[in-house]
Amino acid sequence: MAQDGYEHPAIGDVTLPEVLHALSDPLRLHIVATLRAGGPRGWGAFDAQVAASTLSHHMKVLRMAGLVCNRRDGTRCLVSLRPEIETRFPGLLATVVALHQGPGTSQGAAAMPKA
Amino acid sequence: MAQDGYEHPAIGDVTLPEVLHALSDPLRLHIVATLRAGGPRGWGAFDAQVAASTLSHHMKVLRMAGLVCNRRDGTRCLVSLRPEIETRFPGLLATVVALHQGPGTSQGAAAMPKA
DNA sequence: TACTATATTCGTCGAATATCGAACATCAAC
DNA sequence: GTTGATGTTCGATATTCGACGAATATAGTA
Repeated sequence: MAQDGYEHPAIGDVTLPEVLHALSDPLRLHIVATLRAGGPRGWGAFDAQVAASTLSHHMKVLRMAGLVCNRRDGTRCLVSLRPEIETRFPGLLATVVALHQGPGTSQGAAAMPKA
Repeated sequence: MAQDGYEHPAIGDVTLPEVLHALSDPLRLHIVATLRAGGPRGWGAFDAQVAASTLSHHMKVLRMAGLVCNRRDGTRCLVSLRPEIETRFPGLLATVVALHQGPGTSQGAAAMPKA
């Protein structure tokens, strides 16, 4: 965990292209979708088939895009979605995650493919 | 215009990360937003401050992501949004474009920031 | 045919990204 | 203090991205 605190950008500084880019990676999209489906969790919760350092890198991308926040929990580090992202870009996460999961796994998102 | 026809992927082959990546560039986002606000148009309609070859490159990215289609019109090449993208990823474009344009320029999209 | 307008393709460049392994930092437990 | 668990940072490498200029292709016009 390196330093004491994590660097989180002010939600107002986050740009839309930045967020879209963060979501344009399959693994990061999977992480965000997983977080939406449940609460905060440690790194191990995402059965990512990549090295720990790679996963750490993707987490930083998500964090710097204002999508997630990290919190220390003993020796682990819990991740969770940043609620403010909904205020900053209303409906975006709901739409993207719903489309990612497909029609069968919808969770009350903004758009609902019927075919 | 190179060859007679343009290469357009089948809409079913387009993936969500691919589309999000195509939208994660400011210029491409601007192009898509402009196209949504009006009909088909030539390259010159987007007052892009980049070289023609660069613009052509971005057009190809958008085309390969299934977002736009190109059509020959004499010596020009008209671009327009692919309607099928709405079937493939319902609500995505509306949400993203609305968020890109901001609260003041809303055009009946999915989400409407009020602050 | 030659010339112009418009867009594409090619080759190249520098910057950013993705990935890994190794070393390091932090906390909890022994 | 040592050890183990959990992430982070660093260095190296390979790939992708965005940009440009130059050369090319096509349609229309002189």
